[in-house]
Amino acid sequence: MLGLTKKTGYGLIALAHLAHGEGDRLCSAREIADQHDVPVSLLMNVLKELAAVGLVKSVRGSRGGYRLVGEPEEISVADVVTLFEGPVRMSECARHREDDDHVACDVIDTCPSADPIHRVQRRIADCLKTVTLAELVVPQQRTRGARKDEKVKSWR
Amino acid sequence: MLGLTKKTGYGLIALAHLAHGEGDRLCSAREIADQHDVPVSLLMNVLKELAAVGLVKSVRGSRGGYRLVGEPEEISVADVVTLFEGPVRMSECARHREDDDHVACDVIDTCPSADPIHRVQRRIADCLKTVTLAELVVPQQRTRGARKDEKVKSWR
DNA sequence: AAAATATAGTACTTGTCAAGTACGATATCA
DNA sequence: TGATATCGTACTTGACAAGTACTATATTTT
Repeated sequence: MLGLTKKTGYGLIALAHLAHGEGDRLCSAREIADQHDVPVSLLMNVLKELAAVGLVKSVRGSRGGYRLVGEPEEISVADVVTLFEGPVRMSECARHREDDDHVACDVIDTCPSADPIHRVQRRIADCLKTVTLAELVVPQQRTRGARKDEKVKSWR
Repeated sequence: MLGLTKKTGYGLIALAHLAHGEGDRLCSAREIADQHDVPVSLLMNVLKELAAVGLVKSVRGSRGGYRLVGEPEEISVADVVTLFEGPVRMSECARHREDDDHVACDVIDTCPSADPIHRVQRRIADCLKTVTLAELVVPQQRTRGARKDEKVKSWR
């Protein structure tokens, strides 16, 4: 369901790995790739993009590598997805226009152009905005205990 | 962001159109295609799939067409998305296995295989399960008034 | 009965993009 | 100086989304 690209997957893996690391230790692309069994060269490209956008800081040269820039709690999954999937790739709405960093469609709720998919995508984007990187790397044991007994039974 | 296919879009459009119609009136593929400006032949394929799955009922012959089967409130967008996007198209988890109609990964919450994308996709699927067809075809004017003043400001 | 309309089934084409690879340049450390 | 690692860019290739086409079948209308 829902084709998130491998690039997005690798990006999340890399970020999660960096978020795991203590403090500001540097991790090389090769190190991350080896530990998670992903093609090195592709992960390099992904990290380049993450660096270009400012989500990670790169240090060149021997003993170089990457380091997370912000706090895991501040980085939303939506940022990563948007980076790799591109901001928009859907049937064009006649009335939509692009703004600085987001798609503005001020009539999104009343859009008469019969594009239900607009609303769905908006819904998904909203959902992803609420998921932070921290939630992806939180120690699984603790998460499990908390989640299993609470209201998240819909996660079956 | 997030490549939902056109097919899904057309499927939602068709379902929304049928949900709009009064009672159990039949709508032909051509009628729907004309009104929403989508390629006829493609919409036909989409409707065929919707019929094969049982979301709509088809009536052949002259004056034939399609009719919604269930109640719009009972049809979740996730059903439609799953139908057209396929159930899974993501990096394979070593431990996941397929069941009758869903992917079972009982260790999804504790999966150590560093696949954050699993959680994200699960999150999206959950989100889509909560959106019904009824919400996509609700009279826009009313929705707007209600939504604008309430808690949905995150829909910016 | 025949013509018209509409779905059923299936198979095909084509352009785009995800996925992965490659390589020379640059920067840093030992 | 050599080893390591990122940077930038460009290329290949296989898969699939998007759309088309055609034949068969069913129902209504004339």
